[in-house]
Amino acid sequence: MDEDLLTIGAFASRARLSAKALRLYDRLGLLAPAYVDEASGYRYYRAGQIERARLVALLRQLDMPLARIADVVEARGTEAAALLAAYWEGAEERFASQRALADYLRGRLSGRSSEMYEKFAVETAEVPERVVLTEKRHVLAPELPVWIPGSLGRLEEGAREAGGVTAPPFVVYHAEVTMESDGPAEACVPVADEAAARAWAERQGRAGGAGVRVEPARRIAFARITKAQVAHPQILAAFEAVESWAAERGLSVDGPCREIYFADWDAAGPGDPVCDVAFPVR
Amino acid sequence: MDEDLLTIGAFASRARLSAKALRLYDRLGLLAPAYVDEASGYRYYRAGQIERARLVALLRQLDMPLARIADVVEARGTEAAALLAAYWEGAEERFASQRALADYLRGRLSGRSSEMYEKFAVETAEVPERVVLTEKRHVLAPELPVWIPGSLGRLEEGAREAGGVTAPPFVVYHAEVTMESDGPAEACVPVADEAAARAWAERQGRAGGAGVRVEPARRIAFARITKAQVAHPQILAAFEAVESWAAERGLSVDGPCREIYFADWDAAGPGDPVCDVAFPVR
DNA sequence: CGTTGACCTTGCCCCTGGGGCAGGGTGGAG
DNA sequence: CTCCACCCTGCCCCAGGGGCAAGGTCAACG
Repeated sequence: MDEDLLTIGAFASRARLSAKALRLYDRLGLLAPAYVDEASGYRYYRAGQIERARLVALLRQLDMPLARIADVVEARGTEAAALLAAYWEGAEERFASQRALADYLRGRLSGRSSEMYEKFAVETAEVPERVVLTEKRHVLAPELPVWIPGSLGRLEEGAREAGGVTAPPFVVYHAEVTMESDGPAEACVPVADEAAARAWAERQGRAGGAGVRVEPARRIAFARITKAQVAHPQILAAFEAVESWAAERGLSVDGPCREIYFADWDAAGPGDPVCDVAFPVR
Repeated sequence: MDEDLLTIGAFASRARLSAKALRLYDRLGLLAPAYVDEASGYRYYRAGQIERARLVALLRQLDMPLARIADVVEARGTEAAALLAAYWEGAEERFASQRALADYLRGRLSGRSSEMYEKFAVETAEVPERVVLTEKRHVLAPELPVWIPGSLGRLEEGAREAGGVTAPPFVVYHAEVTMESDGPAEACVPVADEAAARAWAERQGRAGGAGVRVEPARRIAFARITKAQVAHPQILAAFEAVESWAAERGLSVDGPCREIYFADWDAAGPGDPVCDVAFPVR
């Protein structure tokens, strides 16, 4: 019965994994040897464990982290397939956005930048001081299309108690929001009644990142874009157009960039303007 | 003139990168500050460097390694676009093979494994001892379709000096060959004249991984597959079918798996059998 | 002018998924 | 019995940073 016990080297070559990887998987509880000699510490595997080892190796080829692989190999039957499908869906999403970004960058590096900028009409505007309800959170790029409507919805609800919405809601990006780096993003809804707003924020508590602040009066440079353009990475071209337009006129950027949603998102068609892409300038 | 110098924090938020990342890019020579105060060590950046920093950030979003990013940002004009395109082509290739593997695994985890195995007719055969010219190399999965024909071509040329090819050429996989893990693969061409073969190998030198060895007589279990099936990950199903067939009959695998190319690859159509997928068994 | 707080510096350890090597213990075959 | 192949643990290494500590700087405020 002990005849089918394999040493780590034999098992590694049969499973087409390295011995080093097998030791790691053992330590992580992902693939424990069938038997470990107490005196020598030698690991011995059963031939029947090869199947599991191969599955781990294949899942690693999908760049699945070992922690998720552990979930998959522990799950039984269709549950494992579902976990894999969920992981892969995320991978497809990441890849689709990377592909869009690569296409955009290829175009830009090919020297078509100046003509791309001409597509955007940039203007400046003076924005008065405003009291805003805000919700600030670390959020990743793929979550933005979910988070923004949700957050603005919550804030607009709060705004009803604070004298109503007095200007278009906007989102401020305090740092880059990408797949890995989740710079804080801040959803803002201008309201009329500061005292009521502060009362609302007290009730929300600190947990949700909710708050009230006074957004100072600013001068902004902005470009108006359509619903179809509000997506990565097309929207980057708009931000860059605004920045380069400002730089040409000797205006310096004076704060984090923002998107101002002045139209009814749901009612707008792909070609309708819905959003201003803006930088504070000085 | 020094007015447009930004501290690392200001530059980081404008470039939407972390200060930590900027220090790393400085150390790697990827993005050096315009000025470094000798006394304090403070880094100061010019506003004009933001563009480069942003490009680095965007390329990182494509998971491009910093070394390749350095090449891209140093290149001028269309050269940069070409480097990006080359990188992205590789990424597309990797992703396509991952997608194929994910599809395959999803099907297998859904419990369709047994029916898949029935598609392959497995047999055994006795293979006599043979002298083979070999070329062994660490090679990654995407390179296989290039390396195999090239290597077998070189070996067949050598075989003309060594009494001619006496049996179909084959490729032995000594460990898993994937996108990351490059197990050594060994291309083998059986020849008639061992002495002449050794003379040939001497002339090749050690450099190319070329050699001569005596492949012992073996019993193999194999499945015949078509040209269309010779690709990842479909071919994995064939290897698994052979293994499980052998296990059911009490045969134990006795060496690394191999692909035996018995037909003229170029002349074969997608549905023609070209290859036996085999395991040595005992 | 001093203090304070925000900002900056370097250096160290942490993460994942291993590769590679040193130093030492084991096991089976000759 | 010896030899060699194998195995063990432990340490340092890679990318690409994150996070924190200890200490130096800078500007604004009083």
